[in-house]
Amino acid sequence: MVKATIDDVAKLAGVSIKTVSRVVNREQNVRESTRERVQQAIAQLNYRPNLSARNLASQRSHLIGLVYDDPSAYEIPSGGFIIRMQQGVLRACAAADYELLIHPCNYRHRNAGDKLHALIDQVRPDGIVLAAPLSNMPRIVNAITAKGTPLVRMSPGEVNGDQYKVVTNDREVCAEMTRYLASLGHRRIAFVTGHRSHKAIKYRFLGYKDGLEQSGLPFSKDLVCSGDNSFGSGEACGDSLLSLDTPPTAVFAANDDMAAGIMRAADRRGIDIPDQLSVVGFDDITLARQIYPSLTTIRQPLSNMAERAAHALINDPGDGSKLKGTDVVPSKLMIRESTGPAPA
Amino acid sequence: MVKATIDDVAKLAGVSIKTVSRVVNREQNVRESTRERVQQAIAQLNYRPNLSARNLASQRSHLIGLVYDDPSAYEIPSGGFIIRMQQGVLRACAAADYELLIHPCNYRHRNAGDKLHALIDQVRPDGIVLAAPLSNMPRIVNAITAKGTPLVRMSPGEVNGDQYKVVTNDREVCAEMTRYLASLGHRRIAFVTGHRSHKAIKYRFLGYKDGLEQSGLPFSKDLVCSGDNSFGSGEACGDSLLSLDTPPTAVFAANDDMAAGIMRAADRRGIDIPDQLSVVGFDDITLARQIYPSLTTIRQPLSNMAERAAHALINDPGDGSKLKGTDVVPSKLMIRESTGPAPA
DNA sequence: AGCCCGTTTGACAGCGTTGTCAGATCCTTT
DNA sequence: AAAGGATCTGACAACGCTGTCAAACGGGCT
Repeated sequence: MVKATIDDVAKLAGVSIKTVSRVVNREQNVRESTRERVQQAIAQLNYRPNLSARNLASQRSHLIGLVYDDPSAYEIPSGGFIIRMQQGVLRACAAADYELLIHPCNYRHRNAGDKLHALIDQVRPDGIVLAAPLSNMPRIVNAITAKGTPLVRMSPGEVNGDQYKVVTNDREVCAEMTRYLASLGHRRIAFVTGHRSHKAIKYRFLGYKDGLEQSGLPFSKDLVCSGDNSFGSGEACGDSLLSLDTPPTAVFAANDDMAAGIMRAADRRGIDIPDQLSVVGFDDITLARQIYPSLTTIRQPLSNMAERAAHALINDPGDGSKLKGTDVVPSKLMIRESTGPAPA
Repeated sequence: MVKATIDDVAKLAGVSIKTVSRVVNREQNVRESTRERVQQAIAQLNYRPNLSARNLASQRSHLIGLVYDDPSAYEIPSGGFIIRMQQGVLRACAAADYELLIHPCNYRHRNAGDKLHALIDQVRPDGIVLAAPLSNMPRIVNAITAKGTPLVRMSPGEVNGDQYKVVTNDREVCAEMTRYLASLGHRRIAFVTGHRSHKAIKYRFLGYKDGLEQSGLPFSKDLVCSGDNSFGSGEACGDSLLSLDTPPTAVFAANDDMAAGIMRAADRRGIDIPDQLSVVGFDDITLARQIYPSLTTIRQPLSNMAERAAHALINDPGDGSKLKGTDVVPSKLMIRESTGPAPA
């Protein structure tokens, strides 16, 4: 069974290959009757244009690259995020007959930029969706833009002018979460920060402070503990916060992994959640719904964000005119069992 | 900054483009001095062959497709698996300068086969790694083989002759786990089965029976409960098993999600794990290490399996001579805190 | 020197598309 | 009926590489 080419279709429809090409690419100025004839031939032969030939001739690859930090380098389960982003990009791709190429990139390697160049030169994706934290690294961003490949960053913060980026409202939603805790009567609300290199984490911390202020609560350095995004560091912070003379009644962790670590630390000390301690996280990883009690947290619309990013790339006319500005997709609170009224 | 082509390299090195091609493709019969000259020119111009042109001319795409069931269709966190498989395939790809294209495929859609054909016709990957449960579906497998695309299945069971497949020893390792529980003194060991359509689950159940027999324990239907792989169904099975007149002292769930559900059911009843009940799962998802107590389970070498699968595809000489037989990669027990001696 | 044979190299024709541009066709309008 | 302009169509040259095949080269023999 040999594959039908554009020539076969042209012959069957009695037109030139150029006309077939026009129909396939939905170009203007093809008579309706001709278009139909060609479309029938396409259907009959089950013709599908060869991507490579197309790419070679047109410089469009119908391929989107998703570039993210190599999860194996972490011990944290970033897998959930990556999958959700992939799903979003895939939705956009499916809608436009694009395919998705994934490209983990370990920024700790000296040749990370080279590898990216290889991807760009060899495959020539029509665009690249760059996930955090890579999207905040000038070295990585520049490696891509230097080649002129359209790029959408999924992260807050500026790196390179007014390139289009898709972000979520970390700061605002964290303020909201803090106010929610305050509304439950908590007056000593601790915060566990994460890895400094993650820009988003910084915004989460600022949001926490905003929330305290908006609720008329004082900020205290003693109630801030530095983690590194890992479960283990959450456990450690939990231990240290819970052994304070007047421990907090609520802890807000900058991500769910650390929140889970805090819960474990509390569990070990026989501290009941949520009766004695409320714990909240950020991310809504799968674990959040599965631990007991289930975790109140914040869900980022990762898959939507990624979809929007890919969509922009796919629909960019080529001059980058659509690839400007910032698209803010709001996150939302997921209230579950790990939060309750402050203990009397 | 315009991209260097093979012509530029040829000119700079003072050879024909064909010779450059030979060097790039590591072909025989190039004089050492010529090879060096060409390689210098390549380095100097930072030349990288255009994948599309290569594919068009050679019919090799240097692309591997990873096809798996669309995780969004499940409510279970299959994300972890997919990421691990992706990592494995990516390792193999990186080693051979291949790129990876991912292609979720919802087999519940009537046009799933069509979508696969589109992938194959348009992109022409050099091979496809097919993940369970798709790898057990003749409709899907045939859709791929009909096009003559090399395929490696990651799943037990026969579908299509002696195609190469990479599997793990579900049955043997489950027998081992069962014997381990028996060795702790458990005599009433329950089993929670999963979704029937998953072949692997069937083998896990058989392994459980083997293990009972090898330990001289009787098999009892009353100690078997049918779940559907989900956390919720594990919870339900936990409830029903724990309300038996003489409840089991150990429960073996066919996957970790269900094991977590069982633990939750036990927790609600105030049953202590592992003192009163041992629980084990299968898969070693991230959750397994994070719940409290951490879960004894079985870890599949998913990423190794996927790497081997991709490696076979990449190194197949084209006649399929390497793509025969079965590659068994053993799983291993991860003993953690959820198991202990049977209560007196 | 002449011959043979294995090694090394290059010319050239594809691979299946799209872009360019000129030619053919169809309406309007006069 | 002719002219003019928009609309449609096709011939042909790219795109950057590999495969084929023939030519050139380089020893080791007579």
